[in-house]
Amino acid sequence: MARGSYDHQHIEQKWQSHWLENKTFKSEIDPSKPKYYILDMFPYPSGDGLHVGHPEGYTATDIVARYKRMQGYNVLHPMGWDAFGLPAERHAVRTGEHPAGITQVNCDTFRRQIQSLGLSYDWDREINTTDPKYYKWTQWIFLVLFERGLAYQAEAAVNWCPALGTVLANEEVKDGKYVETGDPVEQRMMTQWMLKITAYAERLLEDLGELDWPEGIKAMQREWIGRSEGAEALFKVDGCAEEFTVFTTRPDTLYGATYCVLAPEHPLVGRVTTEAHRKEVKKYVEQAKRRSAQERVQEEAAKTGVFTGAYAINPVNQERVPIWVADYVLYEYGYGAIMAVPAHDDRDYAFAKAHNLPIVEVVKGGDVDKEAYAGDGILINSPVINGLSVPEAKRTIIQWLEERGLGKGTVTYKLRDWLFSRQRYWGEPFPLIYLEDGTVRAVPEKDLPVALPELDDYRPTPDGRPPLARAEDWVKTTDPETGQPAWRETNTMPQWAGSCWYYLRFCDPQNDAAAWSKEAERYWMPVDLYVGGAEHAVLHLLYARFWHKVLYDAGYVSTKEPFQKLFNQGMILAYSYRDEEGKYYYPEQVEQRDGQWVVKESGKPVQSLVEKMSKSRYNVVNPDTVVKELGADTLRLYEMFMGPLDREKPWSDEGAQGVNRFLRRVWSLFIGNDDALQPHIVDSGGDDGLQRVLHNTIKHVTEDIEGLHFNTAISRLMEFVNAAYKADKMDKAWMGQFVLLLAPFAPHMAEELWERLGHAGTLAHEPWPEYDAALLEEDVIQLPVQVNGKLRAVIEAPKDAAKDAILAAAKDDHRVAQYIGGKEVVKEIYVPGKMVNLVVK
RNA sequence: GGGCGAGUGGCGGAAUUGGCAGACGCGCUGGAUUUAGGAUCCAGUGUCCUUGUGAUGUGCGGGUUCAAGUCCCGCCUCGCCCA
Repeated sequence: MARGSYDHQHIEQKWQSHWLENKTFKSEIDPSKPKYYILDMFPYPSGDGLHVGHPEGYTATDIVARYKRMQGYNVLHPMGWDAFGLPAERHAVRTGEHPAGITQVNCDTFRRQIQSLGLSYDWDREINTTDPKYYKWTQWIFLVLFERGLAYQAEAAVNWCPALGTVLANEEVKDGKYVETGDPVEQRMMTQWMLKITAYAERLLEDLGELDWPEGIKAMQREWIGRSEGAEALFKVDGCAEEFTVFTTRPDTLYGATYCVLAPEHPLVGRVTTEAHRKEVKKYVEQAKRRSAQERVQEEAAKTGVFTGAYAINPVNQERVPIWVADYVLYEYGYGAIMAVPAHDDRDYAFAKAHNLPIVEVVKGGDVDKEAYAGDGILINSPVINGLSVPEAKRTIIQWLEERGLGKGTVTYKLRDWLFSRQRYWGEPFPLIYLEDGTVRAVPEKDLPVALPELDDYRPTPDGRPPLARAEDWVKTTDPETGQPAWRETNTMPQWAGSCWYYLRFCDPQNDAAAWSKEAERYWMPVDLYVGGAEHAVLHLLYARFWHKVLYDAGYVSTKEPFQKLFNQGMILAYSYRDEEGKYYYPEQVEQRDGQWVVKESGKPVQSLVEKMSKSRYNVVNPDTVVKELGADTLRLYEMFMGPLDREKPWSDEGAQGVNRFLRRVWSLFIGNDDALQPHIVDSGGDDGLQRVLHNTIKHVTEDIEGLHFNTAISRLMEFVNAAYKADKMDKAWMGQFVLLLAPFAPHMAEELWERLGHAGTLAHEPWPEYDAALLEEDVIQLPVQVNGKLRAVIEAPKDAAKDAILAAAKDDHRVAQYIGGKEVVKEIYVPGKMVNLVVK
């Protein structure tokens, strides 16, 4: 390393040690200062270590944290580990080692890697969800839910994943597969712990309104909650005492109901089916069990179903309509029974066509010979509501039903209760015991945590019980109240549990007497800015909001919502190279020849793609390598410079080099070959032009950080450096201001330069530069002149010249004169300070 | 099918309320320097042509306006979510 050149390794180690040793970023409650809580979605510390996607969000929050600190805020910026989870458990099953071991190793790796990026976390607040001191309070919150009647056991059709040997939440299953691994999932009836999130459906929906979140994420949550207004109507079964309730969003179409459908699981199926149809119905019900809910409601799926032989009475017109069993009706949704209106519902239409059921039009506007019509229109064939529009008809018929006790207006939600137990080892044990008579008792708070028992083997028991059942001594216990024999719950909580409240623990992470103190919660909450991937749009964010609202109701937190502002960073992708056979090549194995990518050795053409990073695509970029070769400042700066934070963008090694070149240019601007401050940095008397550029830079960098537009903020810093290279002399004070602007983005270099400018200690708490508006503008401005909307000249004019003077000067310009010569100027437009347009004829 | 978002040079991307399209960076070209360059510095770089005081240009086709990447109408393509 040549004397005086930019030695990123030395500088970065020096300042990272300085920050750690001096606890530069330690934050404590200080009522005299405004607080700012900025949080990253904490990672699952996987064995692969950090990938370049992690530093993207972390750098963004770090920039804001450092910026806010310089603005005088008391910043809470913590990091921790969401460390329960399947990979560690699989490792334990394979090796017989306790998962805590590998978890510890992985956390250490993550911490080392994160610290190597120079992120300004308060490491005294580090937490780990697998630490008994942490999960003690996860269990405590579960008991809050339990005691408020929000946790219950139910025999439910659950998503069973045979490959994992556990059940999954609805949210974790898509298209019949586990979203993480793609393993198939099947339906099974099991007794499980459920959390009554549906009790909060309305509030989870309503309170979205006040949040500063991306509209897309709010829309996804609204859709997931799936509120629908409609009515329930009572159908009597013809010829017997049975009756059933249907839910419909279209009570206005009751007169068009030509048949009813019961879900295969509906208890009435067995009771109403006639002898003649019993065999067929039974067979169908068996079949339906094997199809997942997702398969059953697919629009393209064949509309299967069988007739029960029974008829129902339509409550509005007393007509007999056949009762069918079909699996496109789900038992879990509504009442598991529908009235079918083929004329005005696509699925009912397809079913009616397939099974030759009548179609009766009751809303005008479509052509029911061709397809169902779901739009608005005038009601027909419906004596009570004829002539009304759809919304009017809905109101009227609901009132009509209510008056006669045949139904009522009602609201349903798509949201289901949250399946909360998993048949795994590496999760929080439930703080519950069962007595001999089946009574469920909460473990008293003083006995928490219920710690995970040691096991020799982490697999489920041979008879299919969860791994915890192997710890017989642990399972067998006594009821602390009565001394009776008791048995512990052997399911564990899902991974979501720990992440549902970690943001609260960060407020008061060492507290042994409570999950958090009221004082800490009141001072730090809510989270002012929460940054993470959009993949958590519904799951984590909905679960955490739910728990938070329960804690609010119980008086443990003071805000209705946990995360005031949310931002989703986009994924970092990478170029990959694939030949016709689908074989991938490393970037260094290929090159471009005449615009075509080929394998260097063989000349075989390959396709250049932009894809997610993965080992199998040979396109993974390792942050450790980048930090070692180019430095953490380069990695941070490049990830922020690539493009808007919320967008997907491809990694490019050349782009990273370019940013590194910029940093080296910054360095040489300050430090000469003699390793001393450059002589062009003077105590006073710098070039005025550069001062103006500086104030422009301050203005724009400040605005861009506020808007999280880091890519343009960095381009502004680059513009300043380009301008500085053209200047002869630069004031030391200005250069200090520039260093402060650079600090949130490239903190190591900024600290080093700050020190070399003669300041002692860290710049972390130096006041953020402010610009002088008077210095921003030049006295003489460049003014574009258009003729008929086309640019013809650029003239110079005093900044505050009068309109007449400007127009005269514009017309005077010889290039402009050529275009207006001999023509009549019909309109003259002057946008002050911006441009001139002369319209000629 | 419905909802949301996006489409700008060879590439990543800039462009308040409509007001100089292409900031900044990569790549490329030329030059300087160097034993060397995959280092550094300087200059150039949307496209086209007859190289000009030129024409044209932000997915496609219309429209509004003195002026449209930006606003309106109709399409096309891609991404995500829901069905």
